[in-house]
Amino acid sequence: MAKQRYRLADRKSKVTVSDVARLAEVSDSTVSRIMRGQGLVADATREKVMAMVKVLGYVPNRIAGSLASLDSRLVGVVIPSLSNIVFPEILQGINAGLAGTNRQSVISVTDYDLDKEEEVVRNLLAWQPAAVLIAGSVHTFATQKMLENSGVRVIEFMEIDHPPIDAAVGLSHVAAGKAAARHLVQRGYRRFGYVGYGGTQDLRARMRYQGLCEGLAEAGLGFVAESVSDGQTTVAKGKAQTSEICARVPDLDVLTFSSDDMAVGGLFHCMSAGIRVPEDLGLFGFNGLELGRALPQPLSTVRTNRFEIGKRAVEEFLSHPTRPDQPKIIDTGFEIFEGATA
Amino acid sequence: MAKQRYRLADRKSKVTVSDVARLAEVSDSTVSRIMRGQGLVADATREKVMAMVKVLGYVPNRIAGSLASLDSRLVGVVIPSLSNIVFPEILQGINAGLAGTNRQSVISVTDYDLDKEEEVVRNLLAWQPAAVLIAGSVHTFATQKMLENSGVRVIEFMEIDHPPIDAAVGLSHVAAGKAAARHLVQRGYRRFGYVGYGGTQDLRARMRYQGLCEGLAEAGLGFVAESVSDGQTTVAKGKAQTSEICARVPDLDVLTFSSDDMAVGGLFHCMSAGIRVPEDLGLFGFNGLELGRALPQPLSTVRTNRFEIGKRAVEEFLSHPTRPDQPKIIDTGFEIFEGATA
DNA sequence: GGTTGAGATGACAACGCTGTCATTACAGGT
DNA sequence: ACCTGTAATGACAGCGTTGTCATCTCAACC
Repeated sequence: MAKQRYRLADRKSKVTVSDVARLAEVSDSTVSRIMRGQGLVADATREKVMAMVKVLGYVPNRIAGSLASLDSRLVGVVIPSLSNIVFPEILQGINAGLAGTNRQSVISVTDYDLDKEEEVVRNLLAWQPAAVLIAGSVHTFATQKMLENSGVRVIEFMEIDHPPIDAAVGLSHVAAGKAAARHLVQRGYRRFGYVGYGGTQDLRARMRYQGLCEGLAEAGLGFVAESVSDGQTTVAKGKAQTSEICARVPDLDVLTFSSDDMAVGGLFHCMSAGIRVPEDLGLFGFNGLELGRALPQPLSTVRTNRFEIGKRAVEEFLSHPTRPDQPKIIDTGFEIFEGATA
Repeated sequence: MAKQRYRLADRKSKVTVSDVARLAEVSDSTVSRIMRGQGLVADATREKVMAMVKVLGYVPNRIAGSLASLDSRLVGVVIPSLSNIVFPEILQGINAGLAGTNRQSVISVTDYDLDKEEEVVRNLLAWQPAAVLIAGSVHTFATQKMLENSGVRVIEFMEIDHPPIDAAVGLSHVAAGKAAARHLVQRGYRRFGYVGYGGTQDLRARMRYQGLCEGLAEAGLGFVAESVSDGQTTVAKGKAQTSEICARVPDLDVLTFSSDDMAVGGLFHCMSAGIRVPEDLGLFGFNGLELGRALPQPLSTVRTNRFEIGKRAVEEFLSHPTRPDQPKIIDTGFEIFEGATA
């Protein structure tokens, strides 16, 4: 009686290349060649093998394949959040860019936590991805080191305000904030209020805030009042905070919001409270979400192109699978959208 | 001179267990035991090895690990879309359920295309996931077969109107539609209009429509007018279609929308057009999105719990890693939310 | 002093596939 | 008949881990 040594028992009757090969009376190599569609194979052989593949319901094991070929075909994607609609939009761009290639994205979420990001990056790298697309350019030292040492392409997306490890795709949030401030100053606004995110997590929101401040400072201005909160940005929060700041400082000209969601909430408050927009109070958002355009009065905001950012990030990797000599910056820009609220 | 046969050249100086083992003067086995934190290891050895891990920047290769242990620790997730906010919400629930386990989700998007779903599922299964969480219960025959034969747990989420392969987590969309219709009939509405999705892709929207029809039929009623469109549901579309249906059939009592986004668009149209809601026209959505609650007047709708659906789907898998004898149905329910629009 | 057993560690095949090289078959040219 | 070249296929090591079993050490016990 054969002594059943080692782990053969585990194989829960999975079908392997060898099974197909045996049934089709060819070698493993031939089946492998056929399955990945490269190398010379006679048509007759191919048909015979494919028939057996159908019969057995064979699905190649990409884990084994990746190990053998030293190519996982995986693209790691690291984003801070799924609840902020901008990230799913970027993911769509990434998926669009990846469509038709044989590469697969693996998405990880950090909840805006740099320590979690570190853990997530470590786990991702363990899967030997061909590239890592990661939101933002601020990471822990360890994360930075891991990404550098991984040797794979690291495309940082969303912002280009910091020097990238390898490449960055996005826009300058500081510049966007400054442009918004200039625009509003030019339209005659003088008493500015800020409603938005005030935590330490969303660094891009902070950079926009910084840009706004710089822009106002150019005109010798600054925020008269601010209402900030933590956690995720929602319409409800925008509404509540607008209500609060209006009660506290009734004579503001205009409110700038850290995001469109917040600004929409602000508009809802004004509607409820009978505040005329923009006559009594101007409202200005950030992002250019679909929602803002469909409002009874289109939201004035800064448009960014999230889909394009994702797509361009992928394209950069696909066109240059190895690291460039010089860090590369791809500016997808932004655009002041003159809606009807400011 | 050594004849450099085979693929050793490829190894772009990756650090492996053996490298760590050599430097720490222990065997590969010991390093492996330490890295995955199981098995007996002396503290001194552990420290020595971990020091070398740090020095070399060793990151275990999960591809090799998965192959050797026949466990990928991957959970495949298949969703139709990222642009519809409900799916990112479900993903959040899934991530929450997976947090703290050593499992990783791999997300694939089908664009509401059953053929693409088939391809996507094939690719997913190639990664030997421990489970597949897939939106909806309607698949191609081949997809169905692949999932069945995979032997892994298959949790279908969102809907429980069809008999599941293995388990289903969600709500009955037919029942939800019917409940909504009854509710509105009871509130005195008689001349119903439907605004929403009319394509063949989003089957759940169709089931809700069917439920609405059944509910109306009970009262001897039916839709007086309908305005349907294809593609993704957006606020802008809801606005445009509401405008259209109101112009075409001015004497409707109430509009039911296939989703909250659409309904919000409808409300925006009414605001712009001076139609009083709900006095002149009632509006009723579906989903209970955050957006609807923050409106100047809260949207009347059917609340579903997307986060919970995702979380429960994961929990079902985690608590029962192997298939149940009987297909299992987990009803997360729904709730009529009496807002201020109908 | 010898036995026992738990604690540590090591050796090595196996996981399922792919890259490389070797081999075979055979048409075409001389 | 012999060589050449190309198409088609096969053999097999190697990818970097992990599971299993074997081995070794040494304190505790009789």
